[in-house]
Amino acid sequence: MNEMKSELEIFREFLKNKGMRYTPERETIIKEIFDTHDHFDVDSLYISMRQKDIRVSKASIYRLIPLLIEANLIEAVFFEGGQMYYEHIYGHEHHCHLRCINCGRIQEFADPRLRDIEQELADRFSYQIIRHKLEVTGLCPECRNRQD
Amino acid sequence: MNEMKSELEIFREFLKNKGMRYTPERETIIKEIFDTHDHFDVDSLYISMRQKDIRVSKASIYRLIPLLIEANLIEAVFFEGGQMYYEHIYGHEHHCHLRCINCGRIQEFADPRLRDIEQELADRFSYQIIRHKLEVTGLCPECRNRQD
DNA sequence: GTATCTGCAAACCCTTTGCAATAAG
DNA sequence: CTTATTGCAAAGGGTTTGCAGATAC
Repeated sequence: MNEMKSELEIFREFLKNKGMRYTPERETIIKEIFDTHDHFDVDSLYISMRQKDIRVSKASIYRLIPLLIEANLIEAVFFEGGQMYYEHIYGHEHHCHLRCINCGRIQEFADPRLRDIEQELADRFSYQIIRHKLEVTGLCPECRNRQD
Repeated sequence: MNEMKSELEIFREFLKNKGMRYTPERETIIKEIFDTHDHFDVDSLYISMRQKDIRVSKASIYRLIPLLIEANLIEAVFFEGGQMYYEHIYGHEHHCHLRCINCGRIQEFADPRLRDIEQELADRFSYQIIRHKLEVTGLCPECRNRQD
């Protein structure tokens, strides 16, 4: 029991509900995103697909991203150096990011207190909370020792 | 006692230490930023200055922002609709943002548990923490009732 | 006096979009 | 068959930059 649908199945249903089409291009992009265990930006995703001889246009990637976000399969995690970075979230526990401001290294972490904070904000300000994003920046052990 | 330096004094010293110059343009931009009690983006700051007949080029604003961030006078708070929003932080308690995804309304809040979380992350991962940014998104009371 | 700063306009770069050909359902 | 999607290339739009004149110090 507790069979979990794959991201492809989820997305296929999502598209069907919107009267949209499931195409090979969309499928290969999603596969590539979910095969990557890292955060990604459009350009590096595009390059990594080209290196594997998977031909899709950047426009198709750009057009797909808002759909994947709406379907709750990916999330924008941070904006850095003029571009947005995303990560796939389907099938993963929600987590936050501790990022080294010097080398870019990212440490993921989760903290149960954030749920409490969300709940209290909902009560206090009568908001319906959708999500939270906690980004902590600092210097990782290596960069700290190099005192950059 | 406990005389607090003004943002202008702080910045003047910051520039001096870097062998840079304190100009009337820089001064008027900082004044405008600190007179505004809201978050701002470059374009609206520029427009609001022009309306008061203060003439500075956008380029000067863009060139000033990284300096103000380095001097810890302002901070980038979120990226939305293709542009970055900032707020002045000097002289204010650190706080986080609860943002309505529908109308853009922002509720500020602070939570002491975030300091604890920072401290624990520092211990656990040996990072030297610089700052945190918690962004909570949801629907404000009004937008929630309109069920957008 | 000298090196920094300013304004302007052009360049940049990520992202979006119009269009004609293609393909999903 | 009909309507959505694709790739391409051009347009958009925020941000950066080269340059010549102005100006802090």
